[in-house]
Amino acid sequence: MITQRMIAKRARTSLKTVSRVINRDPLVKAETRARIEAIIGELGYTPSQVARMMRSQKSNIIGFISDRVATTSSSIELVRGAQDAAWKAGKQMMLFNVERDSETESYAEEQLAAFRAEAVIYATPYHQLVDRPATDIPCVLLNCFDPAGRHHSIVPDDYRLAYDLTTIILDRGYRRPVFLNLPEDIVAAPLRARGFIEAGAARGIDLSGAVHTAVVRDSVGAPVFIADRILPGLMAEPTRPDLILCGQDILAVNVYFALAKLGIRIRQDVGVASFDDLEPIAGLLQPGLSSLAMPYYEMGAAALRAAIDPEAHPPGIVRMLGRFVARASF
Amino acid sequence: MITQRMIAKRARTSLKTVSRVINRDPLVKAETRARIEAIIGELGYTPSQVARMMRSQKSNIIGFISDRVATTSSSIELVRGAQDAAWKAGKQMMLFNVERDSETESYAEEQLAAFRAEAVIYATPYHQLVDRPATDIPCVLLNCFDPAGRHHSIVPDDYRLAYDLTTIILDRGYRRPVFLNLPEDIVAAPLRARGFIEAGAARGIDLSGAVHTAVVRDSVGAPVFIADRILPGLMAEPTRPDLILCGQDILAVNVYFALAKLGIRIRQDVGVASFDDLEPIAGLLQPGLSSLAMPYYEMGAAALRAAIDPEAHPPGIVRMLGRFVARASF
DNA sequence: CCTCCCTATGACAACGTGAGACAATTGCAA
DNA sequence: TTGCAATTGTCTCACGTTGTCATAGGGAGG
Repeated sequence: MITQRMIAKRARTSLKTVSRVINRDPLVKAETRARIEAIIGELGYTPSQVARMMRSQKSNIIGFISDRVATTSSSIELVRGAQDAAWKAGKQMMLFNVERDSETESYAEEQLAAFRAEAVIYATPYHQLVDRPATDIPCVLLNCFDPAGRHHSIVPDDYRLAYDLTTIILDRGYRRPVFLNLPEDIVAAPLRARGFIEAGAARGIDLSGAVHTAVVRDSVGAPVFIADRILPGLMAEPTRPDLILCGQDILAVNVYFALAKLGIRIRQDVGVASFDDLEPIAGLLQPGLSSLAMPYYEMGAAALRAAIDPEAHPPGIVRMLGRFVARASF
Repeated sequence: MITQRMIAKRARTSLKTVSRVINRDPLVKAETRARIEAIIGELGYTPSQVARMMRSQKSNIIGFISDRVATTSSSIELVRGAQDAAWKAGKQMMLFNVERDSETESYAEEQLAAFRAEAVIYATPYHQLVDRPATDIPCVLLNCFDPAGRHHSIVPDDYRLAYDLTTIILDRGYRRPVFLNLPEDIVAAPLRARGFIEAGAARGIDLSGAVHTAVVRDSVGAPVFIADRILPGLMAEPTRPDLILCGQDILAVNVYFALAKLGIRIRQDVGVASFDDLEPIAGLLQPGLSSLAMPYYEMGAAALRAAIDPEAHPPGIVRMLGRFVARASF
């Protein structure tokens, strides 16, 4: 491997001068600089990051521990946002895919400690509570939060998300929306229900009876969508809903099929709206699903910025807003 | 940060003895070892990986440059497979999401050079040709290959994938399958078409006229699914197809909607099969889509093993087989 | 008691980089 | 010529770890 020493030898100059060139010391004569830079280019030399870390006592590494995030398509944007922000900040992100509380998690922690990571971002695939002990290395929670409020935490503002989406729906003239919500034990579910109901109240519409749980769990905890069990009854009522708001896009898929079975046309007969804007599903459905995109990319970027500068980002929860993607389903 | 020196000072022993304890050198007296280990635990010391890299002149780092792979749900498994294999091999994977030929790519190359990565895996989101110059650092191509055959390359065996899936289809009694293929400029397309046709020929069925291109590109190169334009004609023929084989699951979604519009029931009236087994789409469609899963996880793992041990993995192409996931669509 | 060997421990150097202190050399102007 | 600034070089240390070699202590055998 090429070292500064070899460059110096070739340029018949001292080690120090090479070091000066590489570190942009203005004292070096332009001519010398050019000669050394030519040799650097010729030999394809790159300063050893490892030696630099050693010398500077700074790793420039930010750990990203993802609880299955990187393999869950809906939240992969968290990783992208963080990585792009890391690039801009000149940091190197070290990514670990982890199963919570498994040996993969402790392995990730050990590696990050061994690399002297400057901070860790801990991300979950959906908004939830985690109990992470305070460690010596600063930690940012992403898409999750800590009961004791020990860490800086970035989550979607589920209340506002639901409030805003419901407002859009009502502003388009829908008057009898129902909300097919996620399981109640999901943090987002009650927050969204409240946003949905309060947005209705702000428009003088009582939606307190219009929230239904449409996702349950099977014996092993996997989600089961039961819109096709709920909808036949709902849609048979005399004052049947004019819009179905789904807790997530993949539930909306279930709704699409359930409505098709009932012979009810989406948009003409009933609107459908949703949360997630999951690629590529939302765009593939026919009609295209109008959905509220979760701010995952921005959340990831914000988490990285917080990880870099913990002083400016004290413990506490930051809630972020989404972006409505209009397609054709309402 | 805690160092061995501090441990040594506290234990009133030499630096080297601490090092021996940490590296499980049996020469150390049990008593001394216990004392030092107690202090290590007390101070929460972890050896600096950076210093070890420095000293050993080995980075143990494998680069993974992904051309949008990590953000494409279909191929994220490539990353997972590689990362799990890296873990088993005691290597650290360094992941870069890149846009081909952009500054993000050169940044990734620079970083990997600076970290003295031992090898690089270059991955693409679908089977394609790439022209990567030979570099000083060993390179494994994942889901892509090199025209000059300079690198070890791991790709899906698209010919066999199609051959095997078609054989399954014919063995279930279908006799008039059509293949709605990907665009012809996709490497996989002609390979699969050949596998489809030859599997038919092996069963005495002429499928040479049953291949249609059902994905085209719009003005900016984005894929457009035209199954809904092709199917009405095809399904109106007197000897209409009894099964539709789709080039990918998201095309199958398009097929599902097109068939629904025509009032044709899947499975009862016509079977549907596909490639990808894309989570969560394949399982969400109703009926569930029977699909041939691409061997992405295994490919990623194989790429990492090849990257670790280039001697045993000379330049050349390794083709891998998939796994059929039976659901209810045929 | 001396030598030899074995066990346990220690001293030191080196990996590649960067920085400080300061000396030496060059070039140019007064 | 001297004076001064610009440029380059020498030397030293530091970062944390580990391989090489050296040394101290103790027991056994002569």
